[in-house]
Amino acid sequence: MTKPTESELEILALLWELKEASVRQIHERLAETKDTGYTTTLKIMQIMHAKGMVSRDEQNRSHIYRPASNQQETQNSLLKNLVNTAFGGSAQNLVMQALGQENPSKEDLDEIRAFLDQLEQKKS
Amino acid sequence: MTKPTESELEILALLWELKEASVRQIHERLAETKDTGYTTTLKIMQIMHAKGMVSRDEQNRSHIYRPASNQQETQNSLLKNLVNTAFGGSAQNLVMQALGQENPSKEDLDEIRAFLDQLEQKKS
DNA sequence: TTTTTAATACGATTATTTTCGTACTAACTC
DNA sequence: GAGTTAGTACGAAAATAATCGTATTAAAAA
Repeated sequence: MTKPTESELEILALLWELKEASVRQIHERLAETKDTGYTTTLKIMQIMHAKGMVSRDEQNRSHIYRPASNQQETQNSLLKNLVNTAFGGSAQNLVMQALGQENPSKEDLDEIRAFLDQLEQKKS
Repeated sequence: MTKPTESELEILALLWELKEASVRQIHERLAETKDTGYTTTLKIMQIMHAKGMVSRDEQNRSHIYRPASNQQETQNSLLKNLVNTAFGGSAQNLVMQALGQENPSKEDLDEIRAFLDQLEQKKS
């Protein structure tokens, strides 16, 4: 799977959230935070479709798009890329940095602890 | 600070690692994994210098470059960007994903636990 | 049925990033 | 000192990404 561009990723993330959407819906969400034209959004989604990044249902006049690639896999490959380019290959480094940044609540921390325990279980 | 491009980031990461380096040194490291010309590396480093992303010592014939921006700040802003575009704004989500991906050793896990404890300490 | 609206398609332009060739020159070698 | 080597500078081309205008058309409204 080819790495999505910045604009493609924004759209992909919305599709992950919405499960499926028309160009209009995506465009309206994008327009909330970004000043961009409708046909620009359309064009990018068409490109994504040509790349096989999204599928679409052309039954109706207004096409419905869905993410074609697995969300977790895509996120993982983006993470891996960031780890390699910006964190000297150390995922742990990235994790600590991300934790230090967000100022998590006690509940968040506990949830992560539980997750760590679970990981450790799985190892044995 | 403007977001480094992919190529710029590769170089920046090497500078973080090496603390300082000539174009030649950077280029040799890049060439290990990537087929690229010397003047291409040079040009990108010149652009980075023009942008204020790196400083350089021009005393000698071969200039010595150093990162000008803070490593952690840069990493944080890259992380924040990734969290927002690809992880629906949830840093915790990113953390879990990154942990699940790397299959960490018991030592790694303990280190992260210690770090979590430390974070919790600091909160009170 | 005519008009208006709202959608897709798509080429072309613009902006950005990457790559490279060439000119120039300081330092080193013979 | 002449020639060679190894650097920088820099413009321009190539590649990639983003934007937009216009044509076309299906569907809805009048």
